[in-house]
Amino acid sequence: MTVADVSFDAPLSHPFSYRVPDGWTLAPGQRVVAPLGRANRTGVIVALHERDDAAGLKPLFRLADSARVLDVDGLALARWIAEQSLSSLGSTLAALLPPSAATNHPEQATHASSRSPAPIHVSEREAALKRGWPVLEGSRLPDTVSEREAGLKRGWPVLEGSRLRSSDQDGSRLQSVPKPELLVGAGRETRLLERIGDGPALVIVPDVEAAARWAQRLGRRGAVVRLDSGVDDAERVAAWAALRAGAASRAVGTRSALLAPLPRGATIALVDEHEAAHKPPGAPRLHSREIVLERAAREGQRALLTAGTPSVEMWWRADSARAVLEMAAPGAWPTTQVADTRGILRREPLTPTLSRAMRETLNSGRRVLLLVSRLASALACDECGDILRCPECVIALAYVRAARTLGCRVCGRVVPLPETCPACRGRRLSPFGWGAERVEHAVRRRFPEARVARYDPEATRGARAEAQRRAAAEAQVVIGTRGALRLFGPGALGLAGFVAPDQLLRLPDFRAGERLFSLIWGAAERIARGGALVLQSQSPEHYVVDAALRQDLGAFYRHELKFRGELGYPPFRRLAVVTVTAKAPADLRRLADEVAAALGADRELVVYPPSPDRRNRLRRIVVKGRDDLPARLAAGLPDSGRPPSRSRGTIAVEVDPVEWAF
DNA sequence: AGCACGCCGACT
DNA sequence: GTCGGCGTGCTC
Repeated sequence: MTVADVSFDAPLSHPFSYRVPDGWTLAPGQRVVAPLGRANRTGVIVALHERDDAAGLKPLFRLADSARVLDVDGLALARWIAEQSLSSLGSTLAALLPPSAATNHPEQATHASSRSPAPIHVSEREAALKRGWPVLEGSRLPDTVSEREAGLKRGWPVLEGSRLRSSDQDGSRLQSVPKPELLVGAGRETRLLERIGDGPALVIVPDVEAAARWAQRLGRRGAVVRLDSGVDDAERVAAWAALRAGAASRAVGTRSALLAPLPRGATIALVDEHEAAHKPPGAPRLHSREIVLERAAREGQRALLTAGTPSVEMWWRADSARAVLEMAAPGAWPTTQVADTRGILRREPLTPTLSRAMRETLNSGRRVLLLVSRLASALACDECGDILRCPECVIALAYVRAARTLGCRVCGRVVPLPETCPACRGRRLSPFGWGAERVEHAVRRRFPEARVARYDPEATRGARAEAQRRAAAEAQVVIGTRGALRLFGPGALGLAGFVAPDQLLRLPDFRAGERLFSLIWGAAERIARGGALVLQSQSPEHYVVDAALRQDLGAFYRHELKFRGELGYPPFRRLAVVTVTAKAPADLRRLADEVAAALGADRELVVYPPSPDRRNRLRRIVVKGRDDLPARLAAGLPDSGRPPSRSRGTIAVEVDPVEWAF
């Protein structure tokens, strides 16, 4: 008797076994609907085997797709992703597969669920046909478990599974692996398009807007399908199926498309590999860059990555000859100026330098973007600009206002607020910089004629965000955070002004410098020929500012890599953040100490003491390790990452965190 | 993750 | 005396 092991979208580390009804032909990677608990749920077959004692198992209910969605290579890659990120295979797969009829519309098992609204009984097949979802040919889809069993008894046609494609079995392994190539500098997107030409390719982009744009550009050289959520479910499903069947060979998508079937010899491209959107919260808890590189290596595909300012990780790969850097000659760069704000800028966010540049830009009919940041959670000296840092970890100390303490997010050390600046003995240590509201007020006062708009997409949602976006699109002066750069294409700006970029450097995050560098560079690339970039800073000699203004990528990475290496940060070490929660403070303390002790028993790991967050509801344990960090965490955490019983609390692991300033 | 089962507070 | 809170444990 054949038994299928099925993984579901749940934080369960083990698959569930089901009896495969006679006559079904299945393969690993096939999605099925099977009874789990009270309901029928969609899962992926991760293994098939013959077993004699399968009589007690429940049977599979039906197939979820007309053909299997993944081949064995795709499944193996998903396994690798799950292992690397310490998450379940089921949730990883769910995040990386196209929608299916059953996942979007959970069906009833034997009775209507008491919670769901009045069920109108339509046959699944009809519903599926209406929506253009795949249906099985030559078979009637049973509506319920009992009906299905009755159907089998009556000898209704048996579901016909997908046949194995010959390419799955030909066993040919990867040929020579091309090193990944990193395209940097002016014209990188055009270069990528040229490299792809009319050949087979999968282009992974950070967001839906980029997907639309890239589908259009790639479409000029050959048919392209879209796998992202910017098109409706039916189109995504059809696109995936077409790739699987070989009817399509060029696709664009966001990270949900990373496992899309591809023909041999395809190129996998990752656009803007440095973008944080390539690692949003939730499964698959791994950066798209890592997945692209791993897949290309496994399948012998060419990997191409683009970036204005590559991630330090990727630059390091190129530096150590594990990737090829293809950098264009420097393009146009704006006139740059630094306004030193040490000791000034107490009640006026705009220096004379920035005001003058704004006036000139507005007079010439061009647009101004003023970059601000949300409130910083660190302290700096108003006199000398020095930032209070952890003596050991060197990242900015996080300022906890209520407790009047400073804490390190890495090692957990807590220090009382100093009276004076340790560097210059100055008495003004200030946690606040210039928020968008105050800057807007100042701009309106000084430029009453100008159309001014604020844009901070991170802080606004829904209809309000849309209104804000429209206003910003019209405005002559836009005051915005990092996300506001998206409003402007290359050369769309006359002036970019950084009101208080030091605030970004104060963030208690070892990536703070990398992020500011990327932001300055991104702004500079959007400034028209003859335009200007003005930076107000208390630390004008900072290597981030200096390298960006001189348009010197290499200088920044040299300095940054040195700093990362000396202090044992990525890419030289891997990091993980283990978050422990519990209701009772005593449980929290005990569980956090237990976890830290268990991990600390591994001499290869550096485990920092658990540090409380500001509400004392959770504790974070930062762990440093080498390439094998995920395996060592899995071995050291109770029950392989599965949360222990809730009475004691929960444990969550984030490997290779990107956004961890909070 | 769902979902049910199971013991303690304010109410028709 | 019940309705219902969410703590606890299971799902092939």
